[in-house]
Amino acid sequence: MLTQTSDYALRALVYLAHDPEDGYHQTRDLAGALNVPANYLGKILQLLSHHRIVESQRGMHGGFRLAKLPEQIRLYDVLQALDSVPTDPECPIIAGGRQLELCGLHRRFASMTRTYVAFLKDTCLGDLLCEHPVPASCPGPGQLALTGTDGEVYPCPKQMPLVQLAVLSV
Amino acid sequence: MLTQTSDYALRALVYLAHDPEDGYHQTRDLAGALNVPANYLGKILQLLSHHRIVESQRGMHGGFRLAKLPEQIRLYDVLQALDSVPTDPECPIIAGGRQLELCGLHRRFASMTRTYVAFLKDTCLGDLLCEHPVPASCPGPGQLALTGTDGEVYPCPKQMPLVQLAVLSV
DNA sequence: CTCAAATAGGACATTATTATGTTTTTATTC
DNA sequence: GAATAAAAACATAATAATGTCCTATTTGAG
Repeated sequence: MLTQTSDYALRALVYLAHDPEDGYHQTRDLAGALNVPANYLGKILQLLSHHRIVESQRGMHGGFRLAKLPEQIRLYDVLQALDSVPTDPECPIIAGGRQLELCGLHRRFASMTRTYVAFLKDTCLGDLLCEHPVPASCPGPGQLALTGTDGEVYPCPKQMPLVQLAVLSV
Repeated sequence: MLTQTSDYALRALVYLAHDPEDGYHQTRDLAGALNVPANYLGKILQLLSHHRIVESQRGMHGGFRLAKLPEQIRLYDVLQALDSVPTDPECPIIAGGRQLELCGLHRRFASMTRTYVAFLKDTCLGDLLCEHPVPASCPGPGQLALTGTDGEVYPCPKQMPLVQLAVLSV
């Protein structure tokens, strides 16, 4: 579903979104915590900064942080920056010499694609904040489970519904 | 959503499924009608024949045809043969040193992936047969709109529901 | 019956894209 | 000015998407 690159990007952004201090996080630390190749992640973050999704700071104590609030960054914006939003499929099966509408096969996939894109537009980083894995040594409800490399724990604001595919008549 | 290869394969299979005679269709004709590079399509059909989805016949008047009834070929089987069924994502965000469950991000995508796979398992080629583009010069209801290179028209059996993504609470 | 034409099978080569690694430069802080 | 970290340019590897060419079958014509 997600390309490798998009997955890496979202992992990093979710991680950054969990920092209430909104401080700078270095590529090396992110890569270590998220299990992503460091130099590739650097390139991805660079791209995201060109798209004003994150912002960067060079030099000592530099790194990356979100350029906006987690509630203002849609999954759609992220995948868009990475050229990873699926396009509506075109159906190449021609009838009578001209293309009139999508065939049954492509209608189905087009329908899925559109609703997938709608999901990407409806969901922001902020919607993902409270659903991280909860270790045994986890703080109680209302607390987030993500622990950084140095053991800090971030609070968790709210609970959001999940998305699911469903088969519907049309 | 679909990889190029999978899309090519499904186009060809849908096309083959429309032939009530169940005769052999040559790669060149399929490629022409479906707008797919001929030699690549040949390789894909070869692969599908190894997986007993189509069967082939060499020599003059040879070609490919479905190895089973359209109702017996699931989209899942096709994508499986092409190594194109998505796998459940693994969430690499570790809490407390061990992975306990998927984070909110990956829970969402895992949910979508699972239901997408369910759709692939539920849908057969036969379910797609009656929804082809209908040209102005099309036969009435109950008739299929797909016209071959030599202008033949195939009958259409029934109408099936489409699939759509929906956002549900979990 | 034989041979030529047609057509898939299979091996290999090529190109494009994605995913990565390396190195040098530039900005920042101490 | 020395250490640190991103920026940028480049190189590499892996995979997906094709193209080419030769081989093996099958059919039909003579």
